[in-house]
Amino acid sequence: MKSTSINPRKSPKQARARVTFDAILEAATRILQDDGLRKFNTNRVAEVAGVSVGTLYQYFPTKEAILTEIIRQKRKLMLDALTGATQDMAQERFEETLDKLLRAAVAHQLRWPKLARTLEYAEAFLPLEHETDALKVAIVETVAAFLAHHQHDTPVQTARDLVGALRGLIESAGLSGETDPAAMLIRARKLSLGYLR
Amino acid sequence: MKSTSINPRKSPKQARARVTFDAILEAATRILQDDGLRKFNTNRVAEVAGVSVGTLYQYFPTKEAILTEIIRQKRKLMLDALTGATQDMAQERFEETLDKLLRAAVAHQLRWPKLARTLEYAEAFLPLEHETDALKVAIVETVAAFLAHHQHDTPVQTARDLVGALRGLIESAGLSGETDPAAMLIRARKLSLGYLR
DNA sequence: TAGATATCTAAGTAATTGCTCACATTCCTC
DNA sequence: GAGGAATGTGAGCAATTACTTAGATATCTA
Repeated sequence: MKSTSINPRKSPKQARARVTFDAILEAATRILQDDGLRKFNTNRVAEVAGVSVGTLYQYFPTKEAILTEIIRQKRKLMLDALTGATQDMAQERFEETLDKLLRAAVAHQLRWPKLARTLEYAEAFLPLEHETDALKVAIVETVAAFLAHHQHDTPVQTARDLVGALRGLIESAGLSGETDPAAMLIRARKLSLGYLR
Repeated sequence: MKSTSINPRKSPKQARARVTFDAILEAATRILQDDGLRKFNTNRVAEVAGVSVGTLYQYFPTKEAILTEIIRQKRKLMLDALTGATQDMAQERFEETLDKLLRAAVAHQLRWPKLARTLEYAEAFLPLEHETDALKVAIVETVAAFLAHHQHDTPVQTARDLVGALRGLIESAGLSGETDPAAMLIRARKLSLGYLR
């Protein structure tokens, strides 16, 4: 991987380095979750991670590189889940595959709504044309491919609409304290089927 | 109005003071819209507004007070529009009132999606229990009252779901470059009627 | 017009923050 | 266990930023 201003500076080779690398990401994640971008600074991340700032800068050339890596990991998880959900769509009924997609979306968005919101906002102000952007596009395209497979007329726009509306739905429920994925799934299904009818 | 750390410090009495006050809010709004919270600082706001920092601090005791005032104004506009949309609901068909609500929502969310997103994120990290919070609740309750009037079972939760999903829909469309309110209204209607069916 | 009041200026301060660097410690290899 | 490579430390610098204040200017009122 090319080392630019937002890509990791070097990859850990020894086991203890891997531990350090992960500790930094974990600390950063917790700060973003609890306090948002305002209190997210490299001195604090290093302190919470239990390492020195110097160590932090061995792995991440800038503060934004930490953010980018966290977003990249989360988006990757989501994309993989959606890809997995649609892999058997040729042999399944429409509602069956949709349910898998919705389960994945709910699972990823409902648990840490504050973190999810912070990352989405942060992403908007990160340097463009990078992997996180490509992942975001891939997510919409996975849904669009599913819609197209079922003869939908305008798969891309509809996929973007659906992804956006579902994000809004799950986020607002999550932020107002809801935690039950089953209850959320029912309403996500209602919203999706209603829009797609 | 009580002067706390987030309420305006004093109100302008002369005409030129009113001009200054508005210029500060306008400059702050433009910065938030173009560059987000990261570059939103009092020195820059004063510079863009064409006044000195000292002047800025005569009207706003803290940086957060500027943010709060902007959010308060925007939310107030939205709430008034929604209240206006539902005022004749007793004499109207369900779809008629809903359309008025959706028109208001689209008008307020589609024009400056970047600003809207920034304000929403900022609000989450502002001191709670304040007027902006009350306005947010009032917005959901206005929609809930409309749903209840038409015999909906769970008006509050459904209103929150709808408001969240619509925000997500309009925001994602706006951020990806769409600007046509008519096109947006059609999809917002589809989403709402689908969910409420 | 004089004094009082309202408004405005901008240099300056203390705190925060992104990041570097000179050096110390640990680990791997032979 | 010697030497080099990998990893870790933390004081500290330069830049940014929220906010103060001493004083200048403009407006109002009697």
